[in-house]
Amino acid sequence: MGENALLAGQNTPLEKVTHRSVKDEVAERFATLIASGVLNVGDALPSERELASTMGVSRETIRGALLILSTKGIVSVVQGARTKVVSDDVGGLGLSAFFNGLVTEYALEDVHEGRLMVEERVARLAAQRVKPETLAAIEKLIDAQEAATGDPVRFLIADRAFHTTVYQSCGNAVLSDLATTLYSYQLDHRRRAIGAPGAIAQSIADHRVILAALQAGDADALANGLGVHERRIYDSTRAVLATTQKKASE
Amino acid sequence: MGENALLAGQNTPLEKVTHRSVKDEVAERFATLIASGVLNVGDALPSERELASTMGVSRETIRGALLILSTKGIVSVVQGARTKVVSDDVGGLGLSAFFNGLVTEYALEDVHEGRLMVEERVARLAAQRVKPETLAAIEKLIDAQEAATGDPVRFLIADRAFHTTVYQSCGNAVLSDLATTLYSYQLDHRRRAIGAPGAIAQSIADHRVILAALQAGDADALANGLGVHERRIYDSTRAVLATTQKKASE
DNA sequence: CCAACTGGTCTGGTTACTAGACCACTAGAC
DNA sequence: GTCTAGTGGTCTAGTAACCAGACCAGTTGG
Repeated sequence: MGENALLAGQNTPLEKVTHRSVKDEVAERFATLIASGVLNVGDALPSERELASTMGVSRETIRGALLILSTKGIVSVVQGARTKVVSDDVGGLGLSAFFNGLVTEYALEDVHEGRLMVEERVARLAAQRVKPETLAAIEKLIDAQEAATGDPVRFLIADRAFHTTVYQSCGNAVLSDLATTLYSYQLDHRRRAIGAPGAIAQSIADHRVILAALQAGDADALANGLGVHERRIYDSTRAVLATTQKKASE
Repeated sequence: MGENALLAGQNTPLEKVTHRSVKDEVAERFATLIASGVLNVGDALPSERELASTMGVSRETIRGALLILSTKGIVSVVQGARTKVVSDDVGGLGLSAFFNGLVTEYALEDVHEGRLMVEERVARLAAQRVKPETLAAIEKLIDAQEAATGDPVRFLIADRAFHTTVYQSCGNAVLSDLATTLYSYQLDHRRRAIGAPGAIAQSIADHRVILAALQAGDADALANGLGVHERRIYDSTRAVLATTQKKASE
């Protein structure tokens, strides 16, 4: 009886294995870069030989992954010319699954609500537990953001490092990773959102408020600072989505 | 410059691909069943032919996965006899990674704290949003648990269905999945914990309190009921760990 | 116009997996 | 103790995915 339960149930570990090939995984990674805005429409990818070396796979595998993407109209591959991103509509071939398997399109509101909750808790712990060396690292990361205001890719890299460092300072690995996951989920649309005039400057200002609250060990100020920042992100993301939908309906 | 950032950074999507074979994935799934307590020391696995058919892979692949496990001393494979579980110490070959990749051994306290936080939020929403048909389903799941008090595997299956149904009733997919992830993380040790005299009866009593709070739409009672239940789980899990460590040091 | 770099194609090889057949051992029923 | 059904063990032939390298053809920028 017990064995039948193992074999027959839905979502049991013994259900069919759907294996992903290396080329599928590589294609997924490219799609993730595009969906998250690190790669923009118009950007050229590194060469196939360079990608193969960096990712530790054969050039054939890279070419197979690019074939998947070009077939879906996401990239353009032309002999002799650099491969270019031509669409950021990656459909299901997007961000890797965060929760136990499948990619799920969560409602933006759900992610927003979840992130507010987790970050409030992170704030209350971080204000008590943050270490001096972490404060120094966070300050450097804000400096790096200021140095990158003209370079959206570098800014996003520093932005992510900033958020994960703040999250980790709470001292609870589960909360830190939950917060990071929710932050990453919202990378969707971020590249376009920070393209708005003044967006990067506003983010940096918010980050300095967060740093000041951490330095002061002020849990209420930190929770408020993170909350204000997240609401601003939420609003700017919705603005981007509204613009996208308006253009789509024209 | 932007391209160099893509290629050079740590933890970027373009870092080396470490591909897992089908047999590795199958081995991982078996290990997950053992680690989570669904399979116990002494249990026999289904036959290789049956597993191959159920999982949609070849018998060779199943054999390769079992070879991995037998090499690690987890299962015993003897010609003509059924393959048996001989150890539940699966080491790193355990529960699949929950957050973006690697298996991480979170401190039990961190998981406990995270779960308390998420479940409180779930409770406040679920009390308002739970649907009548969901209440009916939850009651049936408690009935199923009562019918399974003598069968730990069936009890755990119904237990998991109970928790995920309660979590989903909050109406926020992100919170629901976060709670489910944290619940699943604690399946480690659960089989042994419910083996204690009266443990299943106590769980069922707690579940009835939770159902009553949902039926009454009482957010405070629901938050309290989930909190009391989680603390009991935490305490019983720690007791199991203490016993395991005491035996290991003898 | 030319050179460097790019993508495109091809060859020979290895590895992982598949499907099936057949052999040898175990466990339970009688 | 014997027998049978079911089990694991071994082998063969085949396919698919990936790898490394060589060479060809197109693009781009100086």
